[in-house]
Amino acid sequence: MTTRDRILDAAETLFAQDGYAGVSVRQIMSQAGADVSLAYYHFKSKRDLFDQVMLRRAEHLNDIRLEALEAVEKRHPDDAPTVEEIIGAFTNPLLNLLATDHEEWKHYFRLVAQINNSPEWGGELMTRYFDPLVRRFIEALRKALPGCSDEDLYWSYHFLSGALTLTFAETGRIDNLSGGACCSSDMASINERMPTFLAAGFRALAACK
Amino acid sequence: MTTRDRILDAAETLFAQDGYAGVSVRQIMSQAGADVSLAYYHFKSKRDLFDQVMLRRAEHLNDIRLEALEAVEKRHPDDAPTVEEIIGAFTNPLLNLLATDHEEWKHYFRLVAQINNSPEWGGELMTRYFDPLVRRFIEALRKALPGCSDEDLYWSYHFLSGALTLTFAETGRIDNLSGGACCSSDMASINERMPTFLAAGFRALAACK
DNA sequence: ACTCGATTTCAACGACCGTTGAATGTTAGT
DNA sequence: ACTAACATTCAACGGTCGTTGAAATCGAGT
Repeated sequence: MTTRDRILDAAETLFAQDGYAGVSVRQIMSQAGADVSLAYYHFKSKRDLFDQVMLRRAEHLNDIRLEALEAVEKRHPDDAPTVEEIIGAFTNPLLNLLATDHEEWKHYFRLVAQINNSPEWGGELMTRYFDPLVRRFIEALRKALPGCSDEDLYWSYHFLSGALTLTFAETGRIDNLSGGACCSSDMASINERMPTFLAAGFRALAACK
Repeated sequence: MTTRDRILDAAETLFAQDGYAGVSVRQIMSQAGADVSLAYYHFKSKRDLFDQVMLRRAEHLNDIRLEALEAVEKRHPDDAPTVEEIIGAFTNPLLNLLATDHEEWKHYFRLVAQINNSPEWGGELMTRYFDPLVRRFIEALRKALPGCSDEDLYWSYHFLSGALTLTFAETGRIDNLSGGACCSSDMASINERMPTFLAAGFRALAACK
């Protein structure tokens, strides 16, 4: 593995744990096993390193999510896919990544959860990295929910986004709250429940006029 | 207003904007208009100051949420309240606080959103500050959804928690995504939609056995 | 006027921060 | 062997960090 990648991995892990400001370049380079100044050889600045951490996986994620959506649409040449299928195309790629390369991706999802909920960065960064794909999904949902207003669609997606990012952040909160009955990293439990829960929400808002 | 309160206000605003590590004690005291060392006269440490910021409003919030839940239950002496009513008792107090004392509370909710989604603090801090009340709400929901399994209840609440904290964080994300059609701070729109969306999710999970 | 406790100011501590420039090592093409 | 581009090391810069101790100020009770 190249040095640049080791730096990105270390940065991803540490940023996910303590946030951008909570981690120093020295910590990152120490975990990456390289000299501090190498960070500034491979990246323009600490902020640039952070952006590259975000970018690296965002592109791949957008690709496989789009593939999943297109596959679902191809299975419905005449009618529209169901809301559950569309939401599944949005969440299943994450579940698969975590199931097969858990250590690789879990830190990234933790980071995204923090970004999404930060007033400083949530508005702009999420928009920059994910908006084109999200708009594509909302168009698919619009077809599956004919007559649903724009506002209802956007708010529904917003609720979905909050539920999704918190769930994949695996903070251990549900483990504590449930006294061990539920486990943050139990992807099967999430897969059984999240699309059902969220699709019902979309439908309820679309129906309530 | 006492100095201690001005420090807490400044800390709340700045922590909500840039996170715990993103703010220095000097910044806080500068915004509070007091000398740096006064922070250590009124609080044990930066971390203690942070804890007091969290505590100050958590207690009041728990109180009025419990009141709202008991009021709903009192309206149903024989049967159980509906899921919508219970979720309304959980969200309406927040909406009211934001509607009447917006500047006072919006920074706090931003802070809670970041804490909830942080792996470092989300698990423990949310548990410490909100768990007793949340358990009380879950018991009410259990009665409203007879036969619903524990796992479904906890996961449903987890999805609710994610949607709620992101929504009240007012990050501006939905403003960007919707091209201005929706507004983060439009409490009326949230009030119309959030309980409906979330209650439908709870019901869908409870029904799916 | 005096005291005593609560509050505030001032100056400083060592540690760590992001970043840089110059020197050094490495590797592939000629 | 020579070069040129790439990669890495070392030492340091000014600045900011959390925190502290001692001195000054204030206000209420005697």
